[in-house]
Amino acid sequence: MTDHPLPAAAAPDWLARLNPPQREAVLTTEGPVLMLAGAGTGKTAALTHRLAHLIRERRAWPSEILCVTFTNKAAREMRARVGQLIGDAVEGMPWLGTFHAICAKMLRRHAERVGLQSNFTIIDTDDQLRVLKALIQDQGLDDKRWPPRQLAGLIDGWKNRGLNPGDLTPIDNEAYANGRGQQMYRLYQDRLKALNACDFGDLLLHMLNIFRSHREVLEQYQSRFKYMMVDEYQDTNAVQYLWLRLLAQNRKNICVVGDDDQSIYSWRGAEVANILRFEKDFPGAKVIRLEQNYRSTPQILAAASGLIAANSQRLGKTLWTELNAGEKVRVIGVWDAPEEARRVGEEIERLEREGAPLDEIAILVRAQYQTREFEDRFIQIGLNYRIVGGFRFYERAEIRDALAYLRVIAQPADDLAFERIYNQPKRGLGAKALEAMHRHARRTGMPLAAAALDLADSDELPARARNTIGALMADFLRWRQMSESVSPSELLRTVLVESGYDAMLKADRSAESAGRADNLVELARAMEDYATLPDFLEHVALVMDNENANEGEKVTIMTMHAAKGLEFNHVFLPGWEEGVFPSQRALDEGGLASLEEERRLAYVGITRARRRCTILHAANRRIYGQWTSSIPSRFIEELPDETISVETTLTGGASLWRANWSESEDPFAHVARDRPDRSSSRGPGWQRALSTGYETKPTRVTENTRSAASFAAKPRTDIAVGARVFHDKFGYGEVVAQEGNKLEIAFELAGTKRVIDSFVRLA
DNA sequence: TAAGAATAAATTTTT
DNA sequence: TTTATTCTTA
Repeated sequence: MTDHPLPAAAAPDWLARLNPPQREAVLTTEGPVLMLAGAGTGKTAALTHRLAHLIRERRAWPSEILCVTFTNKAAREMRARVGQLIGDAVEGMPWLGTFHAICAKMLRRHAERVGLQSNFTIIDTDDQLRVLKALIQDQGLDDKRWPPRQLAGLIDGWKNRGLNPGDLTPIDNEAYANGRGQQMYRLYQDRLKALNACDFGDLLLHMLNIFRSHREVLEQYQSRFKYMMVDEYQDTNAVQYLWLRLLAQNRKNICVVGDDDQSIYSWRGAEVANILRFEKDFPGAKVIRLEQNYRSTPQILAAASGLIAANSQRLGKTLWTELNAGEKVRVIGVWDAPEEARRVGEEIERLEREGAPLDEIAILVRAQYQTREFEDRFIQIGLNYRIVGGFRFYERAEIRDALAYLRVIAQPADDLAFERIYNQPKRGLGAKALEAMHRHARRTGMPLAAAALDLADSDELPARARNTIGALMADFLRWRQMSESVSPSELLRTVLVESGYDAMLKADRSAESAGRADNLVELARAMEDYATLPDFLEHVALVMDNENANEGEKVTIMTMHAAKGLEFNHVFLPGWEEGVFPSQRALDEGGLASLEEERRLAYVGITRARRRCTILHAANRRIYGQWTSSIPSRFIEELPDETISVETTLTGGASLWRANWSESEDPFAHVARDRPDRSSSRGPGWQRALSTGYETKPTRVTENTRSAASFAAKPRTDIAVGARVFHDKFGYGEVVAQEGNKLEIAFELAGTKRVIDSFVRLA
């Protein structure tokens, strides 16, 4: 019992619905608590009730509780379930969210402490790679030998560990381009700062840096958060851990929930060690084990428990259930992958006949490539399926293009966004134009869009390109003005039409273009919930995911990683073969630690099943076009005998190797796919005469909209009329007029041209 | 500049 | 095998 026992009469009946350990977790509000919650033990119920309890008992206002999750989905679910318990008070929980969303919110308030403005852009992986690639090339490194991806991975890893460029060890430094790791990391951070941007890792790292160097900021949050809760604690990485520890230092009212057996994200920086050493970090921590499983049959639980027992380094739990009926876990061996898909299809059809809803059936694979076999088969037999994962909505090219337009409107300094769409749709601007813009931008230190504006009014580029740029910049100025009076979604619709993007999609007859147009309509619809453009952009960067309308019943196909936290009546686990699962790469690269993580993944897979779990393995499989034969996964042998039933579709044990080919159908059945031909589409003639008012008019700098013109570079003072200068393209000449940063020069060979001062040097 | 051809690479995924 | 990216050529 706590020091504040509940008056019996007031004990709401929802507390009575919890089992004793759950109730203990809810009522132990003071001091550190480690909730070890096995799969299917009602962890979310305990967590949400605890939150509701804190608020009901007036131990804290909703705004004084920090509640962190890993995914937006988890945050949403938590909010909804707490809402069911305490009603609208949950609306006032500003600090319930993902690590990243919470840090972004904090960082907007303290951005200047790390050299950013509060309207900084949050860039995603795609932008990150483009920045890195440019940096690598700038440094004269070969981006084949030292791929941007690799550097991105390293930098992410360092950020996950809470390391700033100055904190790298010589070993870290050696990891890239013969000891240039630190240099590249530093350059990247500088570049981001110049772009007024940060990546996902920075959200955490910047806040950690601020907490460390600005005591008053830290104290402000320490005193605000009376209680802290962390979901999926086994998935926290070092920065998250350090961040949490700083915040919890004072009051120590921190409750973490997790399951060391479900730690499957170490490759992303998660450190199981965080959960293993919680009791040391917070002496006196109360450890509460949730072990009663409400999800699965005893056979499924026993199989999973038997398997995971092969791991060392566990805190240990004993899952039990009150259910007593159930079937053994089935293990089925088949000849090859197509047969595996066929077999699963048949099983699903049988389940369907028995009345099982397709929504309650899932196929969980180790790797995305395994999904295709099932997809092919299910198309053939006309079974409804849905593949979860793969491209997220906001990662689609057309969505990113649309967002890039909006980003340039909201933030003229967003070079990354500008670079993405300056020639999308095609308007005849290519590498040459981009190079000129970059050159000018770099020399003057202004954003690309501003450089473009300058170039439009000079002879640096051919008239055609110049006019195009001018028209585009005029469009942006107009849209920017419009953005102040029109709703974000309305603005998007206008931009899509006026930029020619819509027309480009319409002209494209390929199979995908219709879907793309639909996606954009969907994007505009999603925007209707947002009053301002910056609001929407923040949402997109951190929160947006595609909860696609699941119309109709469908079988779900997804990776085991993606399935964590979900449950289904019937689960199929195909591809349990050495090399596939456990994956060869994990075995090669990570040794025993990786093998154990693979085993935890297997544990996660099995424990998704409520009623029936079917494991399959094929003797032959085509991987990257190569036929490979393989032996059953070691994980199959680790399943306790009494929990499984084994069968093979090939008659007679050893016949696995003597099976005749006729038994399998044509393995070369192929699905003809028309390759979408990218029919060329000229951008429609949106080019407008550029009225002279646009380009040089100094625009007032308002908080939300700073026009590109406001970045106009200062004119050079070392050049005056009469000066003899040299221009890379036009050669020597004499300055005949000077207007701002534009020069009129009589060239000796090229005649009189208008050029920008940053392109010439004194001769 | 832009489309087709050759070439290289290829887990797991959130934010 | 498929996919993405770079290279070549009209």
